[in-house]
Amino acid sequence: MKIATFNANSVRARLPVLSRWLDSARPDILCIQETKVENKDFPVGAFEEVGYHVVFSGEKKYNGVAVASLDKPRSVRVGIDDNEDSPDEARIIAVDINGIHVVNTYVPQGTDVESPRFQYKLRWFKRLKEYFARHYTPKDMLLWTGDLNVAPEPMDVHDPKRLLGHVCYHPDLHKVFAETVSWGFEDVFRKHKPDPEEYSFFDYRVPNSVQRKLGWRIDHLLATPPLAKTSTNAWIDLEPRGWERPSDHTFVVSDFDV
DNA sequence: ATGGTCGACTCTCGA
Repeated sequence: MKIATFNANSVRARLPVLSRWLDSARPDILCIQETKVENKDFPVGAFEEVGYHVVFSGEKKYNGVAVASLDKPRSVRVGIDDNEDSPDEARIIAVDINGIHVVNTYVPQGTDVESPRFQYKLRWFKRLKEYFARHYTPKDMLLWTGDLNVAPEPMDVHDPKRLLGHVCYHPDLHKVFAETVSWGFEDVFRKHKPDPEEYSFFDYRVPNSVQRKLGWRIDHLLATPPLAKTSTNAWIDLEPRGWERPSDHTFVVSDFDV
């Protein structure tokens, strides 16, 4: 089973890349973030044309998540079901596909460490830990994936000294992220790619960022032990960066022997 | 080099 994650930065603008990649890579499951489209306008037909089911939860202009899959999900859950001000329905969608539970998240970026949005981001990871505990156990076959907007380790950024303190590479963030991961997740990607310079995001404001290796690893595939144990490979697919209109993000992919 | 480029949509914001 092949599972992948991709921040599309508009699912409609990225349809040529998405159709082509699904058609050739044939993942069992593709999790998408930043679809930037309301549900009524989601391009369902483009996914069906290449043989995929697709479920989604979006809003106008910002955010938005979707899951494309060869097999139809048995169940779909949208938003965080706690008592906080917003369920953030356009940032989290959870599915059960053939007994594999997948939680696809677009974690708030944070904007600036001085912004209330950064505190909201930190709280998001705490809410997520409770969310996992409410709906799953670490013994489940569970994958937490998506654009998590966190580079966990020094090797996950191209310049750890200069970037320390950035909203995606910050000690407070690392603390809450580690706390959520400690609920029961393993980094499936790092298990197979222990070497540096494996990045999932290249800011397209930085000229030739791919060639100069000026990237970040902020898109992740994290699995509970029973699922992580079955993973056989993981890699970054740079195809969206080679396209005519390049995307900031890459596909992050993993194979599971299930 | 504290810039740069996208995307959605309103004339600006988020990333």
